[in-house]
Amino acid sequence: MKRPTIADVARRAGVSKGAVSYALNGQPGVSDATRQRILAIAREIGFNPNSAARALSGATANAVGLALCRPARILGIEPFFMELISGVEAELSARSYALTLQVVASPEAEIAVYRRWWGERRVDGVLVCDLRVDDRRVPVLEELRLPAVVIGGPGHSGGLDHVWSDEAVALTEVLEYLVALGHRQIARVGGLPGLLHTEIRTEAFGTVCRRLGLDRTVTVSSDYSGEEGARATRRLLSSADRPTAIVYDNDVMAIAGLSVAQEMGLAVPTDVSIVAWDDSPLCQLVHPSLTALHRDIPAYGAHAAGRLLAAIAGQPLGDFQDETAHLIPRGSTAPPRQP
Amino acid sequence: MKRPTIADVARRAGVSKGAVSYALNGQPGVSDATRQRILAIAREIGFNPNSAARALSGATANAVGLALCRPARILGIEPFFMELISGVEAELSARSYALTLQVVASPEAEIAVYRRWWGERRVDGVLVCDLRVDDRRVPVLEELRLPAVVIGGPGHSGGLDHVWSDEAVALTEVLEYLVALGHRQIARVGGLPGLLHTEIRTEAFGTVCRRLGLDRTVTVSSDYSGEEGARATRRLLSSADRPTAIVYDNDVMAIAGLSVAQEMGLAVPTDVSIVAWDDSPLCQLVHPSLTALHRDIPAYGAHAAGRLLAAIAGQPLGDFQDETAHLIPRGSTAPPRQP
DNA sequence: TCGCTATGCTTAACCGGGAAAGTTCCGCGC
DNA sequence: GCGCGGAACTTTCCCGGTTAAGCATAGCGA
Repeated sequence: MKRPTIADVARRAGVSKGAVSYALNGQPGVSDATRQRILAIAREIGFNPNSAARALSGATANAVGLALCRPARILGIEPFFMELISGVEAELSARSYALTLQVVASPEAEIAVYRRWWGERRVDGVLVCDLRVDDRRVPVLEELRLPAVVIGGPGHSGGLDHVWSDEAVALTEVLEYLVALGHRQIARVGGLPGLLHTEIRTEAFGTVCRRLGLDRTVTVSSDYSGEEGARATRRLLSSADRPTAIVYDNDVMAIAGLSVAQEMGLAVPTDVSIVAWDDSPLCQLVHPSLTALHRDIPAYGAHAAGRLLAAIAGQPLGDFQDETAHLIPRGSTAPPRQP
Repeated sequence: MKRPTIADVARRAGVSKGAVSYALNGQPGVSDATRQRILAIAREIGFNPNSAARALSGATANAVGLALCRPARILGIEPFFMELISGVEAELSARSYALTLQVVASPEAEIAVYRRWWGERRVDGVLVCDLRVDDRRVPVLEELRLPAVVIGGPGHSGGLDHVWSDEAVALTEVLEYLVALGHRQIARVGGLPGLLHTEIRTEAFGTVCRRLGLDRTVTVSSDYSGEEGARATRRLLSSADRPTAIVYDNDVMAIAGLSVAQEMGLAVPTDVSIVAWDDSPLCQLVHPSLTALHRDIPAYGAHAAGRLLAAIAGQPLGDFQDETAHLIPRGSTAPPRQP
């Protein structure tokens, strides 16, 4: 089956292809009657402008890129990314933009992908995930002048727009809640060190614990995987002064932690309370259901995509603070057992 | 920063752009010395051919499309898709193909996306997920002659290539195992009716149960979500002749089922055994860990992508039967309690 | 009646590659 | 010394859109 081109539409309508272009793009230069006729013919023969030709002349690819640097196992199990992508997609497809996805093995590979996309003009802009402290991707994107929106922050995103949510405030809500329940020994199983939001949480954890007068607090680093979450939990629960509450940096590790506690014969929440960061449906599927920090991740992605499209259109919008995650108490938290 | 074009390379090398094109594409027509010089210059100034220009002249977009028709919530929580995408990506990026992703709301919207992609020449081919009985997408893709590989089958994929795995054999392994343990009352919580693999499993479940002489068997339909899995489990476990084992069509529902059983005061596996179909890391994170049907999903995606690239290159390969899922017994299955 | 402008279109150049066709130039055989 | 073949390039056209520039025609005021 032959793909209809603008010339086919023009021939049928008995006009030049220039006129068709004006008519289809809502430009002045054709009478209303002609425009309607052209639109009808285009619809009738199912004409869609060749994106390559359009990109070549118009200099806009009508696509944005997303490179993810996480191993397949973690990408699969972390609901965060898929939910984010859904939200991004919703915004993009409403404006007929395509999403080009690439999974990469390292930050270097990611930078190479950006350079390639830029050189190939394959995308008009990119969304950057997993912002790191002094992220090497930022200066490259600035040098290339490739429109970009960083998901994460604040800070360390250079001159790039970013969309962020206040991790410190969310963590404060969790800790104040746990302290109000009577907990004094609170541990945290953190995500990958080096990721900005991990560092922000680690610092906030220290600050808030000091302010609340908690001294026996500890943060253990992990990599967001269930295995690591389980190992960290085992270590914490085997120590002499066992924490009475553990906050996990994602839901997968929290579920692993719950499982370890049950394995070790500890009751949740009586012996140990558990809080998850990011509230996927998984948190409600386990028993007891997990108290979690909830936020609307598809909306987060949609906001980022919207800002990126604005940045591509040449409107530098500055930073955008998204909704702060809020605590949803469920069955995994309770006052600690009295000694 | 200006994007280098083939003309920039040509100017620097003191040759015509035709020569550069020959040199970069490994065509004869330039001396080896010139070729090396051109390659060095291209590398030095970071030249990447504009994908739009290449697509326009060469008629290949160097991209494949994947449209997913599932709500955000389910996409997020189902590790299947992300793992599949990882595998697809691995194969594509090794051959410098891009993946264009789109989340759609309905099969009609998905068909519209295929038509648009085809008209826009945005992709060279597509991967089709969630094959249905008498799938309406198949004739459209055949009419458009858009290269496609269906993930799922066998059957109902018309003349399109497909990659499939034998669901019936896998289900047989599960049922024979459960019967060997002594179970006679086995229930199944199925996925979305209408999806081909759901129907294949439902039919196989009936056939195998009859062959094994099980009469009190039942299949409940669901939608793959945890909520539905939980509801179905509640109904099954509340009935007069409660099953002693339940097979779930995915891991999310299995985890929900496990949680419901515990909620209802039933011990797993003593009171009820649980088997999950598709073994994501989640299955090992819950307590007890879930007996599951395991297969290498990234590999499944990689095979599909590989076949699609072959189809795009014009080599019709026919169908490909991927590895059959195999059972990994864990803590959630045991002989039923003697009455 | 003449010129001026606005309208509605056509023409042609351009984007950046690929590739067919054309052009040098060199070596070689006769 | 001439014709021939082929290597090594160059020239040119093409892909399918967008868009600046050009060009009739109509309408209108002076």
